[in-house]
Amino acid sequence: MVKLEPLPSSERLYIRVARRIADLVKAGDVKSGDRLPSERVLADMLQVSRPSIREAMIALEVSGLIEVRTGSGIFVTRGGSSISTPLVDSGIGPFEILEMRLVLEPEICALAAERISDAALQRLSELFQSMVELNGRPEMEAIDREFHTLIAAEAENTAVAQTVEWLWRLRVQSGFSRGYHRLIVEEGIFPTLEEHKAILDALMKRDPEAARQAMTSHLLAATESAARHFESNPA
Amino acid sequence: MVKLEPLPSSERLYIRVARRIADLVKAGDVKSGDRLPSERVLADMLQVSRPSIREAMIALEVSGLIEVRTGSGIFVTRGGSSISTPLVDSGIGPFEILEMRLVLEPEICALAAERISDAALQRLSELFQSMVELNGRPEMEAIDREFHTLIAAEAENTAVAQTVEWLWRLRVQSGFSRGYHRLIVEEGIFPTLEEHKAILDALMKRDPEAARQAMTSHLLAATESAARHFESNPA
DNA sequence: GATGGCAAAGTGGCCTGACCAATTCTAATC
DNA sequence: GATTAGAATTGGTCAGGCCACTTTGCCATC
Repeated sequence: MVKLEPLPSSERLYIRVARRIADLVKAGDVKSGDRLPSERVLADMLQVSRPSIREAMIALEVSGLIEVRTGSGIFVTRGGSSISTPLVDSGIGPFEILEMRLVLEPEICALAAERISDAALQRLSELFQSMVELNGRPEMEAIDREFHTLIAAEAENTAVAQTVEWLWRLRVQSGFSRGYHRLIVEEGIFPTLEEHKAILDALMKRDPEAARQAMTSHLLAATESAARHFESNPA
Repeated sequence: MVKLEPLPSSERLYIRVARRIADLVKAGDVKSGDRLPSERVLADMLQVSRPSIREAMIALEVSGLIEVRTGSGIFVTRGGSSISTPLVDSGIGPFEILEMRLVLEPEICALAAERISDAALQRLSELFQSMVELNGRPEMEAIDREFHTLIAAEAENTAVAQTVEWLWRLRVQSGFSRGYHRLIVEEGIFPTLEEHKAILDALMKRDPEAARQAMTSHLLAATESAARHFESNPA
């Protein structure tokens, strides 16, 4: 019984269109943050109907490659492609995310200690300063996020970096943040200033082992803190 | 300057539709493998136009929740939702994938050693048997894949499991497989029978430390093997 | 009665053309 | 020069239509 692929003759149109657009981005013809031609123009250029263009755009949007702004245009997402976070509730909870981060980020941090650039170290210092200043305010979460994703990026492994970003998106999306904000605001918990400092120091010394340990401590503390919180505020 | 979310009422229509459909699936009203009502019927039921239904379907398709069969209908994907691997070439290479697996899978394997079910152990044994029988044939890759993803699933952490599956999809998608098959076929390298055996044994003993080490050795060996291969066959 | 082929019904694939709502641009006005 | 009202642009959605593919079931054939 032979089994041969039936010659990919006519893949669905929206997929072919999406690929063409994606190629444009990859080839650098349109850069991150750029605006694409309007749907009508694209339809004309590719000789397909507008609905087909729209379908392709939706596919690319779900894939995280582009971003649609009503009335304004379609833009290439800053940061490029990544693991897409589907519409569907992933069913991934806060503790699963933390458990995964606990395996992933210490090693990433150790890798980053060896590979990190001076510019990135500089940026991390600034972020830490912002943390000190904002201490306890909800804006901290965004800073925290950039802190961790930047470290992941400096590990110079795209797969790793994208996964860390994906985890943060899941976290934000999955109701964790609301609870977390309450934790910060109501209980006045100042999460992890010293812990972040320890991570930063280890990276500056380019000491992988210290970086690994600092990150581990940080995430363990975060896990405990989250546990305490969800105890008193059952989801 | 207040900044308040503009009342989420008018999210884009296709997203609301997609969520409704996704809820149907999650609620179990339609089960895995079932056929959804036709686009025209859905449009009528939800009181939206068919293009909107189509857009929602494409979003769900890209998200991996449904599967569209031309002329036949729309079916709920067996195996449910996961991180989708989009149309876009991720640009993630084989060594990045291996590096990440090296970070992730040993810990996963250790977790799995404590949490794995008897049924899963049984299945792993069968898979190993298949490996022994198929030794050296290209079909092994599929077996290998199920072996690793099953272990990840038994770690009982959805985020982790989805990431491992995502990594395999990336691997298959990114031209690694072709080279890998050549490696198997031409060079007659029988990858990792003993290594898989060691992993299996450790899991059966439910020994986390041994499991971690076995997985580490396995992935280190795989990395070396891949390195040798790409040396002689520069991509 | 079983088998094979063919036509009709159902389904997704794609298109045309239109109107609405949000955004952005432009030009007149102060 | 800054403000502002209106026009142009852009995405959002709808309606209805035609085509190609699958499935189904009837019917002629063996």
